[in-house]
Formats: sequence, structure tokens, C-alpha cells
Amino acid sequence: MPKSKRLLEMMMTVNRKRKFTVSELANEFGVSGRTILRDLQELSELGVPLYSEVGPHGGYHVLKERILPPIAFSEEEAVAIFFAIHALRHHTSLPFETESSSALNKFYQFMPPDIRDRIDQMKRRVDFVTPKRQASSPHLSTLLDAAIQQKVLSITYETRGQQSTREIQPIGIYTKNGLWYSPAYCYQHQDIRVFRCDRIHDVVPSALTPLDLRDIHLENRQVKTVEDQDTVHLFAELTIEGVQACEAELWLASMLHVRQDGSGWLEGNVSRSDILFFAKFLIGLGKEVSVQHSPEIIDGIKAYLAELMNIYSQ
Amino acid sequence: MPKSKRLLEMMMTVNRKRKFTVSELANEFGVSGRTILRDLQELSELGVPLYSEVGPHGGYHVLKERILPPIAFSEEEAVAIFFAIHALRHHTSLPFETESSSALNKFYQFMPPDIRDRIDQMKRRVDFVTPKRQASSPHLSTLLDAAIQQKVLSITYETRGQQSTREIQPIGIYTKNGLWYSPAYCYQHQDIRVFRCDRIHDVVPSALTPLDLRDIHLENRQVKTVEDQDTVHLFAELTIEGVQACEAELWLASMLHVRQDGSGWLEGNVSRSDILFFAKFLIGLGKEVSVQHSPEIIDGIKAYLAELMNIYSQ
DNA sequence: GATAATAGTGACAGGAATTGTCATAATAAA
DNA sequence: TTTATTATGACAATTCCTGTCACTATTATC
Repeated sequence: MPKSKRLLEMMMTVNRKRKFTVSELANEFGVSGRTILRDLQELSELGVPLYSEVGPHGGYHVLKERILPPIAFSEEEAVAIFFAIHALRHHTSLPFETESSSALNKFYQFMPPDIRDRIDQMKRRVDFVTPKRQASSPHLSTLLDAAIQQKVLSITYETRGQQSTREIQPIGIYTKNGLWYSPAYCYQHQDIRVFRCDRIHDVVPSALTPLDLRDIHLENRQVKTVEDQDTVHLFAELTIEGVQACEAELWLASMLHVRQDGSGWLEGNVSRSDILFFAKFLIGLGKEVSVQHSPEIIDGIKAYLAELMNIYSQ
Repeated sequence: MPKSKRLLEMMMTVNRKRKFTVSELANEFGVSGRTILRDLQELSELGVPLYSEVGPHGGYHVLKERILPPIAFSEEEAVAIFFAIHALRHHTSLPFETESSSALNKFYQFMPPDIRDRIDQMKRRVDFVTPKRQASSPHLSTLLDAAIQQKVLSITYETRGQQSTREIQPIGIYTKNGLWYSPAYCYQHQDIRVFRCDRIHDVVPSALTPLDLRDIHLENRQVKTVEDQDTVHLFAELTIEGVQACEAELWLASMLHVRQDGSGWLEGNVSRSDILFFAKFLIGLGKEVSVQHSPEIIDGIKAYLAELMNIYSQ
């Protein structure tokens, strides 16, 4: 094999095994150890972060960095990747230990200059916004790790300013709207609940035996949500603006129906304990909504309106 | 220069110039044309997408793909990049022509197997959610292009189901909550307004002379908003929940002040014509806000509340 | 239709770079 | 001390790379 090819292949091999000895590679490539030594030095000079130790149990390893082999990206792809990484900067917490900025810098650094120019021009003209929250979620990697390795955690969780302890087995984590959430099986409720990660104040491993939740993950967990409870029926007409406002709310998706002309209606069952919440939301929609059902919800709205009136009349 | 180095350098060079001839390279590298031909063939075999045409004005070009040279990423960085790109799949429209999935595949393909394993384990346990919208925004690249190149566009824009034509000069585009927006100078209003991209139905270049808005971009455009006009002063106390709700609204950023304990206040000048808008928004915040100034705004709120009461009392 | 500019191939000799071997250090674990 | 490992240098053998030359093929332009 000619040297140039060997070098490229060696780059990959060295990347795969993170630890290896010279004679090992010599066998694999069918060349002498001396040649391997010379090649490894060249790889070093090319930027592959190699590190060696002499003596028994010594050998080479690649530092924690890995080399990405040359990849052919189209310009569009490269730009898309750049902005995808760029968007990570909006997140105050991430489940990865790295600052995304270091990855971004490397990527930017290695772009051909004309793509760099294009990116520069776009940088202040395109953005993927995530609302900035001050709430930080320090336990993301622990939660994620528990989800992957099927571990039970004992957490202190804050609800309405009160702290309580719970045993949970996380299913995964996701971020939406600037906050992180973790759906997890809660041993206290014996059911899958969603926890807000910034309200999880303390996490320790629990001694409880984990359930086998390997087949439950972020994409299929919804199946488990409640159907039972004590509910009332909601029906509300929406103007075009009303529809547009509702579209912004993910949790309404299943209730929202849109007509051809852009107007629509909300229809579905609302848990009795959520009436106040819905009342507030519907008031927020103002005259863009006309609530027709049920009386309980309308009463809730009236009551809340009266409270507000009261406040503003003082 | 030894061949192996020449090949790597050639990879970059070929990437920089997208079009070149054999003799051009031969000069640059100080080798014969024959050698260049041989090298180019090797590059081809290594996956660099080269394409050649004979005859005058012929020559080589790289297909639209570019080669990314070998980059050293740490494992954490690689994983972060993967999920950043993965998150793009939530967007129904993007200003790039590419499907992000192709970039993702390439990236994944070239990862060392152990990182691939790690990604596989995480894939269904981590997500960056953006609400899925049915509304698609087909003109994103046109708008972005206009923002970069300082062009004026004539658009048909839908408000309240009515179509109108406007001349705008885009400042940039951003996505939030699954929808795309474009702040732009509107020649009809003679001011910077934010347009929802999915409501822009038709875009054609306009003959109007562009303004010089090169120094106005997504990050500083707030500064330019009105200072003159007929305004009233807003001051409103916010509870912790109130602050969180306001943080979700980008346009409030300049008015929002947060205290150590998470509570805060809104303070700033509000154009008289926006009082109704603010009244609705503040009512939406319910008891999480206590409006203390100015009387005009409080009156606006009361009036709107009364209207609502009226509706719900029927 | 001639001309010039371009890519593409094959053969071959000379030269340059690569390789293997051997000798020898140095180091650290067992 | 022994052994497994990296590390370096020198040199001859040999592989491979390179340049040259002689072609062919294609196409834009005059």
C-alpha cells in the first residue's frame, strides 16, 4: 500500500482503537515497526493528538480528542451545521460537558474562507431563538445517564416552594422553550410524570431496584398519559388571531381545530383541577375566543375576571 | 514536498478555488502536470467530488460539495454537534436548501464506532423540542438574501385574513417557538416591524432604493425603535412566575428587569397606540403582575376587562 | 475548418523517497 | 534483572514517484 493511503487509513484506525502499540499496527498494515514509528510522527505533525508511554503496558494513545476524517459537506450543509451549533449558545444548561463554543470555533476555523465569509454575513441575520432563562439545570448529565443506564435516583424536588423527596427512574430529558424537562417513572405516584429539571435540587443514587424501562423513551412515552380522571368538556370558538395564538401553545395541539378560512375552535376534555389554568389562558386570548362550553369553565373565567377587576379597581 | 503532504494541501487548495486547471496547480505546487493529474485521480478516489471538462474554458471544478479537512473534536464536542444538527429536524422550513438529515448522516457515518454507540444510546433520551407547526415559510432564503444584500422586497402579507401589499427591507430572520419571523423596515409604516414569515405569501423584488441598514441587525435592532413619538410610561411589578412569562417574549427584553430572588419589574415607554396591546398582554399575566404606572395603561386594562366581563356575562 | 486550450493515457528511465534491518538508548513495570 | 515498550540513527535496497514525450480526444473561438 502506498504511504499516502496508509496514512489516511492509519488516521482512522488510530481513532477507532484509542490505545495501541507499534507492533500491533505493524502487523495490521504489514510494514515494519520502524515505518509505523515514522508514520505516527507524521500523523502527529498533521495534528492528530498522539501520546506515548514507554515500558510494559505502555504504548500509544490518542488523547481524548478524536480526529474527524475529511468529510465532504456541501456548502449548504456546512452552513446549516454552523447555525445548528450556534443555536446551542442560547441554552444556559446542556447535558454535555463541553461548551458548544469550542466546537463552533473549530468548525469555523477549518472552513474554506469563502464559506466563512458567507457565514459572517449570515451570522447577525439568522437566529434560532430559545428564550433565555435564569433557571439552570445542573443535573442534566446525571439524569441522562440514569435514563441510559436504567438507574433509580432519589431527588429533592420543589413544587410551590415546598421541597419533597422522590425516587424516580428517568426516561430521558428534553428542552422546550428554554427549560429542561425529564419524564420519569415516579415511585411515589407509580406512574410516569414530567419533572422540570431546574426544580430538581439534589440528586443521589437510590437503592431501589430499577424497572425495565428500556423500551420506553421520549418518542413513545405519551401513550401512558391519563385518560381517566374527573374532566369537564371544553368548546370554544376562535377567530383567526385566536387560532394563531393557540398554535403557539404545544400542549393545545390535540384540542385545536382549524377551518379553511383560518378560524377554528378548541374542543376537548379538561381536568377539573386545570380549570383555573385554562381560565387564565382563555382570558389571555381576550376577544379572540368565545367560550361556549362548559359552564364550569365559564364560571372559572368570570370568577378570575372579577378578581382582576377587583385588583385594578383599587 | 512529499506526496502525502501535497495531497492534503491539494485537498484544501482545490476546496478554496472551486475551479482550476491542471497547469495552474502544476505551477503552484512546482510539479509537472502529469503528476497533478495523477494526484487529482487519487483525490477523486479518496472521495473528493471532482469534475472536469475539456476544451478552452474547461478545467476542473469541485462539485458543490466541499471537503472538510480532518478536524480534532473531543467526544463531547462531537456528541454536542450531533444533537445540534438533530434538533434541526423539528423545523418545517429552514433558510438553507439542504435537508439537514443529509449532513447528519454524513457526520454520523464518519464517527468512530464507540461514539456512534454513545449517540445511539442517547438518541431517544435527549431532545431539543421545537413545536411542530403546519405553517410553512417558503420565502426564508429570499428574505435572508435580501437582508444580506440590502434589497427591497414587495410582499403580499396577510393580516386578519386580509391580504395587503407592502415594500419591506428585511433586517434578518429568526425562529422562535416553531415559527419564523423577519424584522424589516416597512416603507408603508416607515418603521421597523416584525413580520411572520408564514404569512408572507408572495415576494418579488421591488424597484425602491434600499436604505443603508447594514449596521442594523438582529442583535441591535431594538435600539432603533421609536424614542420620539407620543408615549406613556409603564411600570409594573412582576412575581417570579410573571418574570418567567415575560422572559419568553423577546420584544420585552429591553423593559424587563430581574432581581436576585427571581422577581422583577417592567419599565419603559409605551407608544400610545400600543396601549391596547399592552393591556391585553398584562391581563394575560393575571395576578403575576401589578401595574403601577401609568394611569392610561391601567385605564386601558380596566376598559378591556370590562368588555370581557360584558361578553362573559351574557 | 483550423487553431488553441484543455483533459486524459501509456511507457519508460532516472531520481527521490520510503522501507527494512540492525544497532543502540532510554524507560518503567514486574 | 528481565521484559516490553518507545525512540533514534545510519545505510543499503527497493519501491514509488516524477518528468518527459508522444499520443488522443474534445470543444470553444476565430
